[in-house]
This record gives sequence, C-alpha cells and structure tokens, in this order.
Amino acid sequence: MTVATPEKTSPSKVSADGAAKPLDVGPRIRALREAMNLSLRDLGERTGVSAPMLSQVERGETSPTLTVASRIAAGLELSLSQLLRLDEGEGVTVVRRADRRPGGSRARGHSYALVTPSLPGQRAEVSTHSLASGIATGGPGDPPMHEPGSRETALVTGGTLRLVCAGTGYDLHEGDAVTFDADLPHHFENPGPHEARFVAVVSAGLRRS
Amino acid sequence: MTVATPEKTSPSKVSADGAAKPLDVGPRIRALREAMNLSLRDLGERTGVSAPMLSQVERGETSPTLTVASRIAAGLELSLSQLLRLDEGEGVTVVRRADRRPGGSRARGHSYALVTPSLPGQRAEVSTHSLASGIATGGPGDPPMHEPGSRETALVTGGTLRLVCAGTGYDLHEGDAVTFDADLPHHFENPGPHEARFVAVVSAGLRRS
DNA sequence: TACGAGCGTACGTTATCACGTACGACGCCA
DNA sequence: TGGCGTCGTACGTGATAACGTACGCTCGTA
Repeated sequence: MTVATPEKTSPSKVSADGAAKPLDVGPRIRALREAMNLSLRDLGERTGVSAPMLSQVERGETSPTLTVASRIAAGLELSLSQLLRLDEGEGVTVVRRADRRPGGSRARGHSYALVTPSLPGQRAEVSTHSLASGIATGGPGDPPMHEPGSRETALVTGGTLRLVCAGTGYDLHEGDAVTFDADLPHHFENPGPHEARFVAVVSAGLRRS
Repeated sequence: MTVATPEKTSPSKVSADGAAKPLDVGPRIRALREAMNLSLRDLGERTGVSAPMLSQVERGETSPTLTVASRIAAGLELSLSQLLRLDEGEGVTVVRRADRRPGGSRARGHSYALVTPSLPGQRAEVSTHSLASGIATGGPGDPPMHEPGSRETALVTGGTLRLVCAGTGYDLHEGDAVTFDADLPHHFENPGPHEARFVAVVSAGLRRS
C-alpha cells in the first residue's frame, strides 16, 4: 500500500530539503519528564545519561544519538518511536459510501474499499473487504504488500475468515479480530460456505510528501 | 493508556539496564533502501548524508544522531518514528469475540469492546460500538477523552450515526466513515429509530498527563 | 582483455556529542 | 540569618559521529 514502489524511484529527489524538520523533541522530553516529577538527575539516573546532556537535549542545543535517545525514551517509559511521534494531520474528513473508490473485483470474489482519506499524514488506513466463499486475497489488482514496519488488524464482521500469516493459519469467526505484522507475507482465505466480510486497519502507513 | 503514572515513579529504576536494546536499525535501513533500488550514494544524495556514513549506520558501526536519522527517514519517505518502529509488539495476536472484555452498559444504550490487544506500543486501537436509538456516547463508564495528537476513524456498519465534533455535526449512514482529531471534544449520537453499530479506530495517541 | 561506471567500504580529519566537575539560584529548616 | 540540599546550566576534556577522499570490487561493453 501507499507508495514505495520497488521501482527506480530515484529520478526525483523526493524532498531535497534534507534539512527536514528542526526536530524539536527537546520540549517534549522536558514536558514528559516534568509530568513524571523527575529532575534532570533523576532521569539521568534512570537512563544512564548525564544530567547536563539531558539539559542540552531538552533545550535543543545538541542532537542526541539514537542510542542515548533510546535510553531517554526508556527512562520515560516509552518506546523511541513513541517519543518521536510528533507528526500531524488535522480536521474532520467524511468519506461517503458512495464516494469511496472500490478496489478488487466482485467477479473475482474479492472487493474492498478504503474508508479513510488517502491523504498524507494518515496514521491508520481503514478498509472494508468482502471475500466470496473459497476465495483468497492476493490476486491481481489487490493491494500490494505493506511497507516494512506496518501492522494490521482485521475484524470479522460477517462469515468466517482464515488468516495465513508466515505459513501459519488462524481461523476467525464473526466478531473475532487479529492483529499482526503486515510486512510478513500473508493473505486471507474464506473457507466457509458464505461470503466473508471484514474490516482491515493498517497502521503506520503514512508517507511524507 | 500504556503505563507511566504521572506519580513519583522514581524509587524504582524503571529498567536500569540503561543499555536498553542494541537498536539494530541498520538492517532495516538497508532493507528499505534496497527495496527502493537506491544505492548508498543515491540515498546520500536524497538525504544529505554521506554514503560512508550511511554504510556505517547500516552495519551498526555507529549510532546516528537524531538529525541525521531524521534525514535518513525522510530520504526513505517515512517519518522517523516509522523508521524506528522495530520495537513494540510482534507476531500475531488473536482476540476472540468471547475473550474481549466489553465496556459501557447495554442498559444505558451504549456498549463497546476493544478488539485489539491491550498492550503498550499498539499503534491503533480498534473497537466495536453499539448505540441504542436516541443515545449519545460520553456517559459515565465510557472511554475517556483521547490523548493529544491522536486521530480517530469511525466506520458505520449498521444504522445511522451522528458525530458531533467541536460543535459541528456530521450525519453518517451505513457504510460512511469519518476521520477526525480525537483530542477535540466529540461524541456520537444515534438519531435514527434503529440501533447504530460502528467500528472505531483510534491511532497513535501519544501520552501526556 | 582492457576499460569505464557503478557499487560498498577503509582511511584520516574535523565537528560535535557526551561525560564529569563546578557554579549561581532557589527553597527549607535550625 | 546562615547552612544544607537540590535544582538547572556553564565550563573543559575525551570519545565518536560525520565528513571527504580513495581503494578494491563486480559488472557491461568496446
């Protein structure tokens, strides 16, 4: 999904700004630390990072390495990716049933539609799927493999469904849900006699523009 | 959610290992780069980071600073938090309909259930809701306000639903979906004569207190 | 075979990250 | 009022991240 075609994406410098964002993680760290009622030395004790270093990072005077940033995140009891999450996205967007563009083909037995706006900055893509009896996802025209690091949740809203992920099968019935790493090879099958319907949520599929 | 009470958490060194994880982001960068058919110099061109530096980072010989890590992430067309998403849960987790703990109260007209595992580090929380006619969410026992920065998607799977977000109302019918900032004051109402059912996806809340 | 173009990596230099120590400011209690 | 403890920050030093250059390598191609 999203972008990242395994093609020659090079010809255009994606953003070229290079400088990217000022990365003002400092105030965030300070806010989190103060929210925990920790002094710089306290946090230094917990993280193994010196208090002056923490002070400089909080004020944005230096950019810590990933190792120390990871230690700081651990000391704040969150993962590094959580600590660095200061992305964006704003407002309210309604996607009408009639407006969304369907994918797949009902003739082949698998049809789906994206119900979240296809805008950058989206953190979770939600889609509805319908799978005919005996059919499996992964045919031509289906959404391609997800990008590395993404995770997926499938919630069965009708019928029975079977997830095959990394060679292992998981049978799901109506109301069941499954969460898994979406970058592993996987597909869904419909073993039952009836049509299967499910909602898929792929997270972390955001791209930059 | 997650952990980290805003209390005096100090007495116990949270993990004390300090060293934390080896943070092997290198192989991941290499995999992503090769997936884009980019050479080290190509990526260096896109990111403003020298090719030898990229090589060292990929092989784990050095730990880049956040600034260069951010630039690398930008060159790979992802956010830094995405690039570092090699922590948090892994594998496949099935939540059976019978296993999930319901919330709300059917007597009050609003019942819901979380279908994603309630583990820290989850990027997207998916829940199913049922709202009786004339009832609005937000009553006692309902899930509290979401954290700053989080976003929510609601997909109507049955009946009609009305979202009131920051004072504005949005009418939704079966199959419609809406995405909005979950940290704005909001609630759902069921104007129709029938029961309303919808799936809610809350993504990426970062924790503050 | 020879050769240029591309690849990834080893080398040496510079910039800066990260440490330990030390200083002024503020609050508490004798 | 003085002394004690803690806070956050300004030093100076050693470690290392990041750079530019240059080497050996594998391909297509003449």
